[in-house]
Amino acid sequence: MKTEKDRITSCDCNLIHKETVEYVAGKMPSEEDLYDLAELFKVFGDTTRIKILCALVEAEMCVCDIAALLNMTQSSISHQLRILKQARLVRYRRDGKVVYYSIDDEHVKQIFDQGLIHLKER
Amino acid sequence: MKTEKDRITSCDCNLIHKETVEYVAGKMPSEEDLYDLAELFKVFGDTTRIKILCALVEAEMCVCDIAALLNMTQSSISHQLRILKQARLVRYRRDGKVVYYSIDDEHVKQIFDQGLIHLKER
DNA sequence: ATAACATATGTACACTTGTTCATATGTACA
DNA sequence: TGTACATATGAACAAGTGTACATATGTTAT
Repeated sequence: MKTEKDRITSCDCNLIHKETVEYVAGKMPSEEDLYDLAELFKVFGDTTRIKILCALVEAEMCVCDIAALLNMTQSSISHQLRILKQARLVRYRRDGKVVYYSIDDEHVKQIFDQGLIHLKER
Repeated sequence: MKTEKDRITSCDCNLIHKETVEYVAGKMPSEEDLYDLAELFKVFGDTTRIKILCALVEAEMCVCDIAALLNMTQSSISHQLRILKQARLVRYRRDGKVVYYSIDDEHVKQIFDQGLIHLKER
């Protein structure tokens, strides 16, 4: 006869608040949503990308502008813009040789502001 | 006589929207804030930590509960809780042998919700 | 067509990170 | 004091990541 404890294999502890675990298990977002959420925050979790996004919140800019602003290689900025593009956080438009990037999501600023509020409250 | 272009050394492009760059430079948050913000999102940028936080939003839980819920090692959960603790995202209280963790910041849920909204809008 | 220039991309490398295993710490109870 | 148990931590390793260099692509103008 199998008990609940038998089924939960990877916890080597004996004390489990079974009801709490089951309650929370029922409340959790889907595995896919949790994965996607982590992927999104992973994109935010780099200083260069944060800077790029903060800059684009203020103005539309070309790759060269951003590289100059952040004092970084055109190549690295371009690589990071690719990641931001894939995450649908920025969009671009081409004007001759120049490619202009801008923010593609109004929530970016709100998410950043919430993050800054957390930091300010120590 | 030095020009603006001379001072910006790491951009090998010739076209720079000087005014835009200077305007945005004046609007950017401090280097420290940007760094801290990236560090915060780096903490969110892992599936295990996201899951732990989502779980703790629902209920206070002990390490063992979380390990059972996520079907993971007690050790790895403990390591991740340490990171969350350092980021002031969770707090803990000891009751005998058991250590109970809970959310230490009301903004966590709001930040997650904003993230999920971004994902839902494709 | 060719040169000049803005941007994109492939590759390589140093560095970071999450997990596991082994073990230490801390608490309760006999 | 000794045992059992919940949690914390150190070390090691595989896997992932950001940057720079070299080069390709795409656009304009001569």
